[in-house]
Amino acid sequence: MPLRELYQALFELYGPQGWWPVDLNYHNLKGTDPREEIIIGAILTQNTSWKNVERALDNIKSYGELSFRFIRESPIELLKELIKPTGFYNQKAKRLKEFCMLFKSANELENISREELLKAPGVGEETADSILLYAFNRLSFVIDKYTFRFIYRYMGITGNYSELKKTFERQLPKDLQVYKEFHALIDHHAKYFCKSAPRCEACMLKNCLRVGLSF
DNA sequence: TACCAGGTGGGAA
DNA sequence: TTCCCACATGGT
Repeated sequence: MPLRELYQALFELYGPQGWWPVDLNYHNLKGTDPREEIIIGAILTQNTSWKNVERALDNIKSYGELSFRFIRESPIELLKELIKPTGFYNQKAKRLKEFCMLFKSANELENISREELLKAPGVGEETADSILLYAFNRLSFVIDKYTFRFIYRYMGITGNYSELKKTFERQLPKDLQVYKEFHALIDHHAKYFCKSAPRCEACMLKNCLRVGLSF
């Protein structure tokens, strides 16, 4: 089944996922930039469940302010304590702080190239694409662990990050909402059904499977 | 108890 | 270039 049809099937099944969740009321009240929350969240969510990221974001909000400025001006030991629920807190605190020293605000990232973003501390391919797509509305498809599994099982396609990224970007319409929703839908589907130990018996899309489940 | 989660970066081969 | 491993908390 072509990617576009898989997207339609997932969308009809689960509806819009509304990524990336940001509390606009909070930012209006504080006068902070919601894009900075997305970027901070993108770094904190690395190899961590979103629930734990929400805990860390709440800790930051309660103690100070969800902004680059707060991260930059806070002592590293305090940052470690606030983001502890996300795991890997030593390296995440260090990289987050370095990132916010390098870029004083989200405004400085508005026109950054993907290549430049990849040079920033704590930013690999997935984080860079998440930032570009969800914070800056740039057409850059995000590939993650779930996507590798999903596209192999449903389309028999394997490859490295950039190969899969090209596949999605070639086959999908150049539509921001499709990019944002498709990535979120794949994650949702993979989290509940297309797990590493798959739950095919309960999966509504099992008839779309193309290959085995050895991924 | 063991595995997995909205990965990255450094070092060895 | 590619592969392997450390990084760490919290849920199932």
